[in-house]
Amino acid sequence: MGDARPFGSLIHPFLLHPSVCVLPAANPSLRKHLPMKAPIQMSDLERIRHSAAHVLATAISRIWPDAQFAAGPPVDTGFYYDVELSHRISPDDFAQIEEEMRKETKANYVFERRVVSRQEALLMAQQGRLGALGEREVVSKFKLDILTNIPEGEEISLYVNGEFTDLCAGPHVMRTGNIGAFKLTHVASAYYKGDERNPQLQRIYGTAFKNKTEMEAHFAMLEEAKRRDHRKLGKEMELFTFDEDVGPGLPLWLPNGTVLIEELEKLAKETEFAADYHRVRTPHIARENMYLTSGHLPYYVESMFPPMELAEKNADGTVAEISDRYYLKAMNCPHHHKIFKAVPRSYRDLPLRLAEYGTCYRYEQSGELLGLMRVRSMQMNDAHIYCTTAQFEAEFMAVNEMYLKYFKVFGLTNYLMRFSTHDPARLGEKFVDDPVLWKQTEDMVRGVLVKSGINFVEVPNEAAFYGPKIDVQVWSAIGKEFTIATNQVDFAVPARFGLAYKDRDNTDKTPLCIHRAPLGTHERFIGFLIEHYAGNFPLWLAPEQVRILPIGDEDELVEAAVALRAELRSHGVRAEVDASSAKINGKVLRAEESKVHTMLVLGKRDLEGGNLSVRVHGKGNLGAKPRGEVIADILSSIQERRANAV
RNA sequence: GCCAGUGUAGCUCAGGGGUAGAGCAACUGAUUCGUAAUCAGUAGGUCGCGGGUUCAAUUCCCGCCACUGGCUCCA
Repeated sequence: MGDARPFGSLIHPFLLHPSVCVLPAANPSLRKHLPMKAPIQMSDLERIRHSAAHVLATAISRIWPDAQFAAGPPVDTGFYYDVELSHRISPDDFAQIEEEMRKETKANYVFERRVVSRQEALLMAQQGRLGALGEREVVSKFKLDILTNIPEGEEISLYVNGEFTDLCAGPHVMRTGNIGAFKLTHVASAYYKGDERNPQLQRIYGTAFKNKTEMEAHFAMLEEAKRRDHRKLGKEMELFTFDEDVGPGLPLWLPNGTVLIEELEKLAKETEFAADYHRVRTPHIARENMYLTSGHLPYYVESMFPPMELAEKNADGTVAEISDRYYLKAMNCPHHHKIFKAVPRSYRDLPLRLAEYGTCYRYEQSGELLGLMRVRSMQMNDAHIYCTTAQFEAEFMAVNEMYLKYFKVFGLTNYLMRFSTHDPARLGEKFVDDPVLWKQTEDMVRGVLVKSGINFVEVPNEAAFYGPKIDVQVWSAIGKEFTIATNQVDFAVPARFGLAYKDRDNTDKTPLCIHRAPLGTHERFIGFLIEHYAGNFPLWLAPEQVRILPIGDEDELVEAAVALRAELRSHGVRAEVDASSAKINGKVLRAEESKVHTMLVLGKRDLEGGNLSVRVHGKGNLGAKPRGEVIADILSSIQERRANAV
């Protein structure tokens, strides 16, 4: 184990640093978007958590002295430490580990910082003394690896708490007793340095706070987040389901969920029609040859479902040869390119905007699937805009404005625009080798963002192979980050497809292409909306918009309820009648539970006065109002897609 | 795909080597109630699937499938 570089290439830049504790101070969620920077200070809470990670390592070392520690940084909701250990740590072990941790915090040791020479640190690693209670027979192998990657001339520091010594740049709290409250939460696994070629380590997660009150508030918040989880609400509200026989990652949309889909499509179609898009429809499959042209084969083949093979058969029924292969489409662009190509194009046709809610299939790895947020079949709010270089900026800008318009409709404010650019060092490898076009398009995109006054982060080396892109990042209820919308420049693939238009000077030119999906895919967007609204959709989106609750079941009342339902439905309102024998309290309860947006209570008193008693989900009884007024309010709220209806 | 955990009625969950139980929902009947649970009755499960150990498996063991938490990856 003397090899200084026992592991694969270094992937995560933060991990290159002497201590993974050193992170840029900012919203932790943004960190992954930032390039590595010099050490920046941690917030007080992060110091507490990072210190708790050391105390966790101390406790584990006491119980399992052969533990090999890798990295132990603070994260958004707490901290973790990666450890290699023959014992498989399970939640059953947490009580024992926490007990050891408590001894350390009670002892109130000082976190003592020691600057050492590179040579001294290397010697200690060889003696197994880093991330350990003392000298061991084994080398502190991960610490040694981290150490050897610290750039020459940089200060090397150790932190000592009690008997435990760790390689770390800090910072920490003054004493172990400053960690007011902590709790281990779960155990997971992670590859060393995030590289699947490296060994898998056990990642022990915990959280820590200044005091117990704050920690309890944190756990209460988590409970609240779980209530918003789209998987839970999706089941309760009968929006979608999965079935083993259909297959993992292949959602079945129930009637209530389909309402959401169709309302979104209506919104998209209206918006795109107004913006001069043309709608197209394309098949879900295509021949192998198209994906060879597009370059998806072989580069994207891992993410595609295996092909359907058509075979010539011998007389005895055995396969003579594969005569054709069809693939399920993983994206719509090639089909759209073919539509562009189907007709001779002139510069007068540009910009040409082709839109389709196209269904794509991607063979995501099984462990990556997550409710609606990560699926294998998805309906994408896709469009491809073919334009000239001169038209590009205006087109890209218009797409961006479309995003913002949508976000306003949904009251979406907590998002991050991520501008992904290329890495000049990887031209011709990861990125199309055309430095001039890269610079030109990236400048244009950056210009659009600056001009729009939108906050964004720029991330190099994240672009698509065919051009720069903007992704819109949002966070799910349980804190996971997702791309909800995307706007990409493509200056490479149109040429591969031989796309051309006749320019003013009678020469053939290749168009630029913008791939855009402001509403992402139905699956992810709706998954996100469910959590965003906690299932309490505005009236225009609500699967059941109105439920009429007659008080009692006398003929007169029931007839009035049925007539009201018919009238509402004639205006396209999704209205139902609760004709059950339950009492009015029970009917109200059930309607509230199923998150019906508007409840219209109809009793004798209302009937006589020509009124309806309005109750809105979550807002309680709003009192009796004239029947005509109530209906008009409902219709205009839907029509205007009001955020807070009635 | 990898590591770990979980899988009992439509839902939420008890139970446990001697072949299962509650609440809610469903169904039937009664009730005629003004804004978060009217009452009674009925029905509902090859305890994820397959194999093994055992006189006996839903319970123990193995394999598979699905889901959950992560890692890797992404709309």
